[in-house]
Amino acid sequence: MLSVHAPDFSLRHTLECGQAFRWKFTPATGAYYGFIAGAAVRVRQQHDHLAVETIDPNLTAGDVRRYFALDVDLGAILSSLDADAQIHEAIAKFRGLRVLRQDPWECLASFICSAFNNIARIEGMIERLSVHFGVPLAFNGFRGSSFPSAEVLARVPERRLRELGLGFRAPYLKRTARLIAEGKLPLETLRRTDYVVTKSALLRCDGVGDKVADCVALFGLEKYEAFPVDLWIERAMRYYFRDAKPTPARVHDFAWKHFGRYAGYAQQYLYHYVRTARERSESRAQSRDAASPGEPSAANA
DNA sequence: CGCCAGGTGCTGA
DNA sequence: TCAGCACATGGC
Repeated sequence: MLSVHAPDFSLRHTLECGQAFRWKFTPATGAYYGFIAGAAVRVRQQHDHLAVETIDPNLTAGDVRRYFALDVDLGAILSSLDADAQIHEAIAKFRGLRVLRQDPWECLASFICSAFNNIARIEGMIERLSVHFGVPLAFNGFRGSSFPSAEVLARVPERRLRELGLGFRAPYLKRTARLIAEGKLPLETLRRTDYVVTKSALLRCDGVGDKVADCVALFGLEKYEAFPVDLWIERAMRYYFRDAKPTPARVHDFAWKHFGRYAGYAQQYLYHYVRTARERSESRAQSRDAASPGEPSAANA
């Protein structure tokens, strides 16, 4: 068992904010099962420490620190973002949320699956890909499977991917897997490339547009300028834009000016904030009380 | 039971 | 550059 010092960190907010799709929560113990650096793990947070169980002798505390980005100065980043009332509230609510350093290939494949989709189904699709084409790993009463490599997925017939429910994303994933497997897009080297070059490289993949490229750059390649613009972020942007249409180009321009170099952190806090605000207001919609104050004008009839 | 979901690719102005 | 459309599927 590894014990990792994790100050200014929330395992829950980090794993449940929608940036990763494969962690499984067990209510009885408060532990999460998942994978870090290819090792099946069980993680619990105990105050300012992480208890990480694994049977993989190669997993180190450094791997865990790296995956959860515990080496970044979160306090300094959040201070630099805290520029208005909305982001201030999001930070207050989800303090400790950190942008993960996920495996770039799994991240890329996952967000290709995310297009025009919902999180529950994305999780199911990724789980089925793993069960069918990954390596099974039993651990401590938990049975999971590693996410399949690009080399493996490149050989899977498109029809098989459709059978797992990937829909129109099946050919996208297969073609991108082939591109990666053939070594035509070395993902690992993109960690050391700047944001603009990284993004244009990712855009060469089939099924990867502006938004997915930003997700991979942010969650898998440490590009903290990346600011993925999806439906929820467009809603959050109404707080700043009022009448102007929040197109991705305008949103990017605004985000870099308003939030600075770590705009990607602001993006994830805002994303989680507006999504959970929607869920709260829906769950009590029938009680017919006034709209929650401070919420962006997302709820229209 | 329609609506919606962490969009992308293609087409035509 | 940019609006308009088709695209598969299942949770809610």
